Amino acid sequence: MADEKKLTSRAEDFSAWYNEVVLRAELADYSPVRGCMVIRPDGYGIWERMQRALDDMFKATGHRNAYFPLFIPQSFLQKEAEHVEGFAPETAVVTHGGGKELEEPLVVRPTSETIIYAMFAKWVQSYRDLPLLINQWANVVRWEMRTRLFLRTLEFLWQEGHTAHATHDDAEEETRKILGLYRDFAEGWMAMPVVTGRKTESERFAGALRTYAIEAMMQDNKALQAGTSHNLGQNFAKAFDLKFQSESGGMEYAWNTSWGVSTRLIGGLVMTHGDDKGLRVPPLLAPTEVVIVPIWRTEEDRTAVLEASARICRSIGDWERREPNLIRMRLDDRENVKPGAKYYEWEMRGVPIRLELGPRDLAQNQAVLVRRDNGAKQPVSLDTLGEDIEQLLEQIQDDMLFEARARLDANTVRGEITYDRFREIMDGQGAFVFAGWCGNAECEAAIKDETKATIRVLPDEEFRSADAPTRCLKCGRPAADEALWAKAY
RNA sequence: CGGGGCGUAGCGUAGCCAGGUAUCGCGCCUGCUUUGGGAGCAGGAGGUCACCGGUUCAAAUCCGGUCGCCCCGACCA
Repeated sequence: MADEKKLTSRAEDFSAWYNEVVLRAELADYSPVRGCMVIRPDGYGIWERMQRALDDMFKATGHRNAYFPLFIPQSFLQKEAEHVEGFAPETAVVTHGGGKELEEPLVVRPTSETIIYAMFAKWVQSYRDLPLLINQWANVVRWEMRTRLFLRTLEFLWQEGHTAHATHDDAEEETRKILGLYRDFAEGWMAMPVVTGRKTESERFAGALRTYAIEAMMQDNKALQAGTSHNLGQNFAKAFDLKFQSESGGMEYAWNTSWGVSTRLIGGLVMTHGDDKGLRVPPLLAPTEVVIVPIWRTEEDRTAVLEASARICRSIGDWERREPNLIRMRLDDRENVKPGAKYYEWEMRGVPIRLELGPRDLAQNQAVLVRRDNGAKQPVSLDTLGEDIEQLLEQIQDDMLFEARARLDANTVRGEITYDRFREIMDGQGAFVFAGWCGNAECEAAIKDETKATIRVLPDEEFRSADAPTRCLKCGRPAADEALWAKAY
């Protein structure tokens, strides 16, 4: 009986474990439509927290939200040669409306560059209109062959930022600024350490000059591209005639950037922090930070414990946390469910702190706090409960990042490495391997063929090895750059 | 789209080779007793056995086809 309730262990079958956690923690469900996903309230609650945090960060850096249509005229997508080539194979196309065949098919947006820059062209006349800093929260559709809950679904929710600038340097600065913002979010809110850097030509966004990304390590040592930021150059400005009159009076094409993160982050969160008991959600993103499990034996105990629980919820708790200094707290007052069963259930759902309250505690004016991340228990006085919980939540947030970073470091390989050794690693448990690259796409492709590992990024300065690699991992010629290699989702 | 596996109650499954009343566990409902790590007893509800066709007195089971899902590849946030 107990066995049936146990999860598949992560070590045994990571994929099966991941699916089980997502489904049993009720984050999402399969929909009747192939490849689409239903995000349930528990999963959406995490997304809402992510949205709020990111939205605040975007606004603090001068961006504003707007909304553009779901449908894009097919011809729009075709105006940028590389863009259409990149996205045409995975678009869904509407050919009929109102019972009639449409004159021009409408593409369900796979991304909104085209429609947004078509509008930008109408809004920008002068350098005084720049920079134009817009963000959109939306759903997009990409007809992927193979899907996976949260990580790759036909439809997904995301945020896509689109900006226009007067100069290349301004656009580049924006692209880098957002990459840094994504990194801060991943590490500060998700407790998910990342490596930042530039994508190679083969992984560059279709239509971009340069693509930057944050890459996180999952618990099977595979990389997850968790966010991208593109310097689009003038490619789309030229395609959509997005021009402005400069200070000196001439007409110039604007410089664009686009950047996005999606509900994929929820998958990343699960694969970064989940354990064999289920989900672990970092406090800042947890829809419920504290769950109170009351314990009683007699009728008087029950009354007293429930009363005390309600009092705690009223004084320091707020389910929605409209008040920033109140704690998102839930009371699990279900009868006929024993405390032990409740423990397992909330552990599966990843609530960061469990507050146990029973007659023995009440007699001592205390409660027992149990951490989800490491299982540590500690009694705390009811008089200082609010402060103690706040402090513990911060501690958990920090510890989760620390733990994830330790795992990333432990599974990172640096220094001179033979190709045989590299293959051994990729055939085995995998790793983030920092190694030299000659800069040739042939070497990159050959390695992908032979090992399934790809260059995730050419890492930013901060992540480079102290001793720069001297030779290409594959061909042994002098290294033009240092690359981060890993198998990826 | 290639290779492999699987479709039986909300979930997980037995039965299929050797055709004959639909199996078990979890969950759900009712009642009583329980409640500091997955409660016990009693009673109960819930099924076009993925779909279509064929063979047969009789099909979850045999045969042909279709659809869907999962895993591994190719593609990708």
